[in-house]
Amino acid sequence: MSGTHVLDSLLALTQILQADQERELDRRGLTGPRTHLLWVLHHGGPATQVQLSEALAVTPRHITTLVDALDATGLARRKPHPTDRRAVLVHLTDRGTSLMEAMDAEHDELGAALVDGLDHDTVRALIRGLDHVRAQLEGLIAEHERAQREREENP
Amino acid sequence: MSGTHVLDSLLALTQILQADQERELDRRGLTGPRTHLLWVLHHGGPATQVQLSEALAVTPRHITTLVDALDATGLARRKPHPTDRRAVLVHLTDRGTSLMEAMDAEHDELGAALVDGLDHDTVRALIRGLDHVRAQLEGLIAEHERAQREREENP
DNA sequence: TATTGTTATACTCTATAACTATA
DNA sequence: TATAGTTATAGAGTATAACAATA
Repeated sequence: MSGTHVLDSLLALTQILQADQERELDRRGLTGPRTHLLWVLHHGGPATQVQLSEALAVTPRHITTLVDALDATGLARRKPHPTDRRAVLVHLTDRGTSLMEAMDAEHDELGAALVDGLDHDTVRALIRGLDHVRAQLEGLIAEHERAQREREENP
Repeated sequence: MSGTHVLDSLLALTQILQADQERELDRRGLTGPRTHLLWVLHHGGPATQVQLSEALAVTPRHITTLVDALDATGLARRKPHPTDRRAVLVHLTDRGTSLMEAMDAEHDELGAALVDGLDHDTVRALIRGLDHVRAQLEGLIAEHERAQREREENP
């Protein structure tokens, strides 16, 4: 009973959170994947497109598209890789950097606002509960994957 | 500090949950929006395309595309509206119905598994925390929208 | 005149396959 | 021969605008 309640709360919250994030991105003319790429550059420094494709878990081909769009809007640029002439290094422009700084600050503000008014013990319990749920979920997924592999190996 | 921790836990959990859901849908040859549409039909009964476009918050045009795909895979069908000859009623086929029953059962199982091992008090605190976070978020959004309207009305 | 659904067009996310230039 | 990135093509989610049939 209450398990379903937790799951439904979580899903509802997820949906509201995402809708809000998307509105904020929209206001700035950004999309989720492009912002993710900017975030990776902001927190990891300049990177090749292959590195970005691993970080975002998408194909290198798609990174080309995303970087093209960010270049067109002046948030990121390509420059030649200093030692490998096949590769490029993608880096933030000044505008890209200050955008990411503003978004990081907003993220911290949002985090603080969400738990404002909750006593310390409830926050602790909330974090503990979320960690537990995550561990359970990861256990389930590992189990699914094991079952999947077995199904593939046997008739 | 711990507010950011809560937000980050929430976002990480969201991501894992979604990736898992998407894998399950993929296994069945479904996509998120199409499944959402099936879910609305399962829990609300046959509906016109305009009603579906309101329920999913997408354009009526896009509902045409989604229903076409579900019709092609035999999960939903159109039939004439009994009283309004402009409209159609979209309804689940038998296959669509049993698919949604199976997915509802899986959803309940997942909910139960997520809190398995947590004592009752922690589950209560978790639910209370999630409700609080959601209320805070909705308050923030309402405030943003108010500020937005003011910005639009004034120079 | 307003509403229901569809044709036409376009943008974005995403993938695979084939190709070029370099290692 | 393997790797970095791009051209070509395609499916899916999404939108707007224009239009037909019916209310």
